[in-house]
Amino acid sequence: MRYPPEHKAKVHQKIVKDASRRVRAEGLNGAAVAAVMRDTGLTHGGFYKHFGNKDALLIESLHEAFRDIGETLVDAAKQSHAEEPWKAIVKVYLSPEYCDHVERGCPLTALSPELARVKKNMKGQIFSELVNYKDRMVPFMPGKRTADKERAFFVIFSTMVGAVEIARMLPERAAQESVLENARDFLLHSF
Amino acid sequence: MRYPPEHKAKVHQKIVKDASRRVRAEGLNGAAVAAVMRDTGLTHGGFYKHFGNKDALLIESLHEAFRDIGETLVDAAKQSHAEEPWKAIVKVYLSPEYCDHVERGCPLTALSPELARVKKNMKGQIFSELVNYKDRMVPFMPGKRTADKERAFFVIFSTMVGAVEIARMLPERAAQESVLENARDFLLHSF
DNA sequence: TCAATAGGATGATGATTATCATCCTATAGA
DNA sequence: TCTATAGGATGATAATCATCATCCTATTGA
Repeated sequence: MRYPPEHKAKVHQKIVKDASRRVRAEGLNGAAVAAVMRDTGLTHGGFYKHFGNKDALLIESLHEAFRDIGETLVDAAKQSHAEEPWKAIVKVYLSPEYCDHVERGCPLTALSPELARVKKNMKGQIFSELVNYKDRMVPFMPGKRTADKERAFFVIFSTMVGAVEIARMLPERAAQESVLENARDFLLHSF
Repeated sequence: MRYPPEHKAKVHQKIVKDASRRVRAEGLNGAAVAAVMRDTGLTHGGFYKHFGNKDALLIESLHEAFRDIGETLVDAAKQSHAEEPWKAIVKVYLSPEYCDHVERGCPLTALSPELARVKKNMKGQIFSELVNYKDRMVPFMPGKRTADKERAFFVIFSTMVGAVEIARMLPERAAQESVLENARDFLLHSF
């Protein structure tokens, strides 16, 4: 074999990470094969040594995106010693930093409408990513029973997703921050 | 002249309406020139007799989309005799009917992340559509002063936008309705 | 040291698009 | 009835893509 044992797996993961950033930053069509490979430092030709087709990359990069932000939010929740963990999640999600960095943020804010339109054959996998994400968040949500926590998840994330999306359409930083702060205060006082 | 006086204006408007539906249903790239013209019953060739370029059509079709849903929501607010007008808006926005019909719905739920990514030269016009939309809604929002109503607008629309987007990602009708109902009850009891 | 080979590069193909140049034709106005 | 012309149709071009076939080469394992 030409390359060290785990070489291929590493390159594969790098492609996926680069694609997960690009797909969040530029949308489902923004992650063109040639562009992603260029990000990774390769040319477009080798792509099909790593993925059956472009949809496979999309699925993997969405998985990586949900994993990425999921980890960030779980960490925030776990490090919230004094306050309730869901409040830490809200503060991170609605922070100007995460609003600025689409490419490291939540795929829901970056892609929801596009995800709702994907071809039928991908819907199932996207849905299961969403369910996974929800299941990782629910334990930290406010409420007594799991059903309450689930309801809280949907309401809290709806508000956060919408707020970040609207903020991202605004040209002025001050207005962005005001929308985020607004949503944050509203949520923090609602549960 | 070949056609009756107002012929061109009528065709122009029909193209814009068709494009505004298609752009909401299929995204910014879904509204391909040939596809939109076919919707209108024409071929792609005549397009440039009506629009300077595709961006011009995009701007006009977004304007039409905001106008369309804006009118629907204003009508709902005005016909809400007994209850507060903002509640009527929430009920229409979060109804399963509007969740089903992306092509007649709010461009924010259909396109926010894509709108946040448009080329700089279109940002200004999109922003002013958003401001217009907000200004039409604010009078119906809860709150004493205009500043309160504005804050309410951003929070209420954030929640509604996120809820409809998340609902649209779900494969089962029951789950969709549950997310919508959830958000609706939350908002109706929060002001 | 050397050959076998898998990862990667080059280049081609066929779709899909935006954009135009050019041609066609039905009707307004004489 | 006839003709000028604007709206619309046809067809071409260049760009961007996904996908592959083919070629190249560095490294592993002997």
